[in-house]
Amino acid sequence: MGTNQLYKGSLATIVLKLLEEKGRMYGYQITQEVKAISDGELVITEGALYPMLHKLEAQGLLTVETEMAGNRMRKYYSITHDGQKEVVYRMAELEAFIRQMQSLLNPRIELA
Amino acid sequence: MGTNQLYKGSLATIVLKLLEEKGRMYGYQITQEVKAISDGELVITEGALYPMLHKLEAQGLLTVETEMAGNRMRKYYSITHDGQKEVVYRMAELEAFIRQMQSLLNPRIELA
DNA sequence: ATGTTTGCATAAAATACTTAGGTATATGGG
DNA sequence: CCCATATACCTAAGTATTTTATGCAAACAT
Repeated sequence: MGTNQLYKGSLATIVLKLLEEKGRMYGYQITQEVKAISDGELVITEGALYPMLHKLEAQGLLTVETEMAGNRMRKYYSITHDGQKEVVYRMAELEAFIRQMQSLLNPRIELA
Repeated sequence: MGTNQLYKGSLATIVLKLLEEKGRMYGYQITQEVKAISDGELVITEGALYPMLHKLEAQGLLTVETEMAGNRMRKYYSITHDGQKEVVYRMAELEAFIRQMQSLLNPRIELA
């Protein structure tokens, strides 16, 4: 994901939220969509993505449907009910993270 | 650092920026300061902090001065010139990260 | 005296990701 | 026809970062 260390830990959040919005996506599509939205800045490698999809499925946050597009396999992932609850939690975490980083790094108040 | 995955990758940024602001701090002081600023939400473990301080020093971003407080050792870290350049870079990265996450996760525009 | 806080440190394990492969189909250019 | 590129899945070894679990020692409060 580029050279920016900060993206570490954000992959599951990105995948879950994207699937919540788009309803249904397959792995390769996720990599392309993220690249497009970020103007090529955020590149999700397949070596990170596929294991993450399998993990989220194992955790019951995603479900899979395998379909054939012509002669090629596609595995469409959808978010489950548990996954939707997880999205709410993850988004709250993201907001908390951003707030904490801002208060840490743009300190307005001097402490005693 | 709590249960929030998103803090992964942010430790160096936090340490560098804090030292840029405060001028001079020792390790234990950094852990307490961060805990205080974040109302106990962000706890930096010593097992993560000390290796990171050593690494940043080895990279020439920090310098150390060992002093005795009574009979106890304290190792005060300060930011170097290279460290200050790194802070500028890291803060730009943080802003880029936040912007990307917002455009990814609060999408206003539908893509083709 | 004993437990907690201060203050340093390292080492093993877990976690997350990168890098580097592997397989196979589809497609466009030369 | 051939070959590079794109599509589409996958795993395994290596690297980086952090957690967890220790260890040592001085200071301080009960």
